[in-house]
Amino acid sequence: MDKASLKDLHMLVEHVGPLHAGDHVFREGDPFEAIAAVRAGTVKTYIVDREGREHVLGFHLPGEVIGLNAIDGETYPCNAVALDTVMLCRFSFPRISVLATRVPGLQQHLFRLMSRDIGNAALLAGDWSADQRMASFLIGLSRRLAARGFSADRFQLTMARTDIANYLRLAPETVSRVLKRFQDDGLLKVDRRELELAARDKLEALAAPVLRL
Amino acid sequence: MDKASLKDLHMLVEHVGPLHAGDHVFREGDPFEAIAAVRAGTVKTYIVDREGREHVLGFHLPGEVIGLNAIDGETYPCNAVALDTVMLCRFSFPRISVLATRVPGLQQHLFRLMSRDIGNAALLAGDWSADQRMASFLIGLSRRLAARGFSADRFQLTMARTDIANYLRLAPETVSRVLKRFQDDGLLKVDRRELELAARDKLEALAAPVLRL
DNA sequence: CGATAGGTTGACGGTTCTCAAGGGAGGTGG
DNA sequence: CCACCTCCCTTGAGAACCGTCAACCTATCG
Repeated sequence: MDKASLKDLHMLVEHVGPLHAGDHVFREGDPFEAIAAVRAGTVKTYIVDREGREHVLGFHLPGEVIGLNAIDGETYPCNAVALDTVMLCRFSFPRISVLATRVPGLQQHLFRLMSRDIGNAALLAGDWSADQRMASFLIGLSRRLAARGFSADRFQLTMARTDIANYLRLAPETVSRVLKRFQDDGLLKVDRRELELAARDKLEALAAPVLRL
Repeated sequence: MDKASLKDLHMLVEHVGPLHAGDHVFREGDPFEAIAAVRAGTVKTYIVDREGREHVLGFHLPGEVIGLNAIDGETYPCNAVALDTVMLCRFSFPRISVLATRVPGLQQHLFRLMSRDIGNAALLAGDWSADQRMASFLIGLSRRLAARGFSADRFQLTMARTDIANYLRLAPETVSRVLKRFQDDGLLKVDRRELELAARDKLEALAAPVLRL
């Protein structure tokens, strides 16, 4: 992307935050105007079904983009809430679309982001065991954190057990039990929300079929 | 979209087919060059995991586009196979990308298609009962067929029970049993692959939480 | 007519959910 | 500083749903 385009992109960015744990970035039904990139913190996207159950669509770390599933529609189809202190860059979608017609690299980037989301959504949709799902969650998180310069083997969970459960389609009790068993088997050290991947290779092996490696 | 743009679009279309049941449109690992719109028939996209199990990503009817999940990558991440006699329009992706920069309506259309796929992938990912999943599959199929001018209440399944099972993350036996129970309860009339939705309202009610209505 | 693939049905077992109760950390107010 | 409260998490017992295994059935086709 050339200098002028970067400047254009800079022009339509709106910096948002800090948001604090529990603050919503947007809610289901809000008019869709913008996508947003996480700059710091963790954002959880989720919906509540008519039976009152929460379904977590994803956890979004710094560098990741939220709101792409809202493009097809007038309103956001889900909620987005900060799990800790969050900083965002907000991009007006009509404006970034126009810019994308002038900057092919930007268009391509958006295409790829969306394409990746389609693939990711399909991964966890498979029918995996609780162990496989938990391992793939942990390995996925670890890799994404490592890619952003954080430690790959030792990190804090920013989400509650219940959030993990609603993301992995498990009962919170099952999340608790799997984590305990992983710890008993030496795969993991767990202390409240602090995690250490003690046997990364074994976790990778469990996660491999889910992550398609 | 104006006349000249339509002509441009026409220029980069390649008509493919007829393909016959079992013919592959593309396979996992093939170099990604093009997306394709189904013109006639049904295409199944699927992957085979390292445990040898097949995961069906979707069934694609006339008017629907396949290959969008391949944009982020050099190769197709899944297989696409014809379930019956299939006609396709193939669009070179590099060329349609370039065209999209000149035709904002086309860019917007592609964005929306991809956004919709992200949402759809998330829907079936929830933890629904076998009954809810089957009902939402049938209602979804019925609606998509109706939107294309086919009968909404009476149609032929183009896919095997096993395919439905691998799509819904159920055992084939469970698919068989649920269909039988739906028939016994008067929701459905099933004769091999021919279906009649006898109590659409009850099926809709079952499917509602999944389809978010 | 036999072979084969796809579909159905039944019995059984396992993984995970539900329900219920019991910790433990962190915050608040006395 | 400590009691108390609340939220989150853990642990246990039992049940339910669905998967697995096995047998059988029924079209279709050579």
